[in-house]
Amino acid sequence: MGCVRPLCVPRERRTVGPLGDTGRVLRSVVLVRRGDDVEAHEDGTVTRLGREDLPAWVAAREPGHPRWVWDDATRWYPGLLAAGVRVERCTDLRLCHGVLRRSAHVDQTLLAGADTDGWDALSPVTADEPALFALADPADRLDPIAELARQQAALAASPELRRLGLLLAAESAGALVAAEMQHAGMPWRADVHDRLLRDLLGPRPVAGQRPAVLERLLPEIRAAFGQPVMNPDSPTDLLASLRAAGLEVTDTRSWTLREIEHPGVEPLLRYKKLLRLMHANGWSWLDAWVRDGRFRPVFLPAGVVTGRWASQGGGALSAPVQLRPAAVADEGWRFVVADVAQLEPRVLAGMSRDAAMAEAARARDLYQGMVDSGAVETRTQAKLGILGAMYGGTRGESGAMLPRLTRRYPAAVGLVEQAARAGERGEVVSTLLGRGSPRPGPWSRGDADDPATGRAADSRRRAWGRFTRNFVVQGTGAEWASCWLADLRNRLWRLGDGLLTDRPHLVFFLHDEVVVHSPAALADDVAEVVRAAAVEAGRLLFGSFPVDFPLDVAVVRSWADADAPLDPAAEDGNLPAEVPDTDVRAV
DNA sequence: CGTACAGGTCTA
DNA sequence: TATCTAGACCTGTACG
Repeated sequence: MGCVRPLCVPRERRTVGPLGDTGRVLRSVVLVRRGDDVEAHEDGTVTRLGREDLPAWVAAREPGHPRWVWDDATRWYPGLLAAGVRVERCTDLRLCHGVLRRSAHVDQTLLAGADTDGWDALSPVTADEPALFALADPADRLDPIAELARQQAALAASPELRRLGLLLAAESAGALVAAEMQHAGMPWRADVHDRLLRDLLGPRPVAGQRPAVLERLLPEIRAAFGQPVMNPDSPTDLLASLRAAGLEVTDTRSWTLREIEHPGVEPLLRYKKLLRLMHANGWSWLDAWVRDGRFRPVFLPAGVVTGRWASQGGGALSAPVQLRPAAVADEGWRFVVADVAQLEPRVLAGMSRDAAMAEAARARDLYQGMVDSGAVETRTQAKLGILGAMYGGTRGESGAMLPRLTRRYPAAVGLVEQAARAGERGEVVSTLLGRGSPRPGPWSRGDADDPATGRAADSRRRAWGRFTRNFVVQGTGAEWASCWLADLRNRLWRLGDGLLTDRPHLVFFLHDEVVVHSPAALADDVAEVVRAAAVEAGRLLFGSFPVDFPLDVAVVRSWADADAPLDPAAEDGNLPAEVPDTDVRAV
């Protein structure tokens, strides 16, 4: 991909975007494993070196701004980072292969090779210990040089070269960000986390025992339902006990129980909530996922079909708001927490070039913007209507809003409707930058009901239409976020000096939210570049089309404070009052 | 006894 | 009769 220059900026400006400095000719260096050695292929010359010499060799080359081409960043970059080497840019053949293979804008015959199946099947490496090389790695049977040539040929022949090239560049940058976030880790105070748990649950129980607070709630619940041996830990037992108590329930979900007027419901819900907290993010979570004051989930760019990131380990994508107080910046450092309000409706406005919706998006609150322009009466109507349009909701209030939204925002609604119809016909739909949706199963084309589920063919087609409807918006939203991240990564690097973790650096990313760990003195600069990167992402995706992506940015000591920024005068007011001297987690 | 799945709850 | 998207991951339970 060394020849690709997706940014359409004049060369003399030497603007730095997701691809790094575009003002110079890009050189690619392809890294290939050969047993214990590494071959570096560069302009026809081959350098062979021992694996232990690689970090120093890469570091020495880095000032020339090469593009490092490798089979898969998770197999190379953690080792480099561990050796203190950060690279500016790469081509991640695994991720690029995934995009190109599914893109409707690519001639698939150009990607066909002897090891295409191997590239299709290549999985990221997610071991905790970032070894530079694994034994018996299936990646070793793949030829990165041949694959690079195929990908370059496929890209060059694509009618959507610019957009696809941008997507590949952003995807590769994402691979770097993911490895760097795992390397740096999210600062996490086990002592604060433990105190939160003890406040809510009581002291850490020995294995197999209930925490004290749950133990106290239990008789209260049993008495209220008149079921002296009921066990709310077991869904089966709980359902049976509730029915024995005369309640006509068919499941034990919280929102089901909340509808019931019964004195036992309140303590039961409290019990379930606390039990869930202990299971999902309790003491064993701390033991498993927090080491040396850092929470290090594995981030997997494009781990979701829409292009969103997935994660492994520690449930990073569902880090409960309740525990965010435990994420505390290091002494003398701050978190800069930024998120985009209503990313997906804004993306929809941009990709459909719907002028009226873009006008509403000029407001900080897009839904309020819709109200102010007279499209709908209330903010709730706006939100329900938009969500219904993007998710395919037809019932209730969201469905009822659709005709009005269609009249007011014909391009935006038309785009998602078209995506839904295409999906119902079994066609592939594409995001703005050219990520293709997966093909539906073969059953979707026939009229037969699914023998496995008994679901009617018609119902399955509509379900697939809802998926493709959402795919184009969620997927393009992920592309915006990838460009934001990639550009932000470059800007953060230039703010500081030294190692990655000496400078402001990304520590968390969740669809439309980033957390940057920054020296306190640079936090305001970080806030500025976070906004600048968002502007750049909008420009990269939508050019001069006027759609805004306003950010909420907060400079805080704890992640939990992001929603209520600190008064600078009371700088340390939100920190825990005191930190225990002893580690009470010892069992 | 180990694996697979269902149920539930957290995230955007 | 009822279907509004994408995930992670815990437990208990059924099954081979």
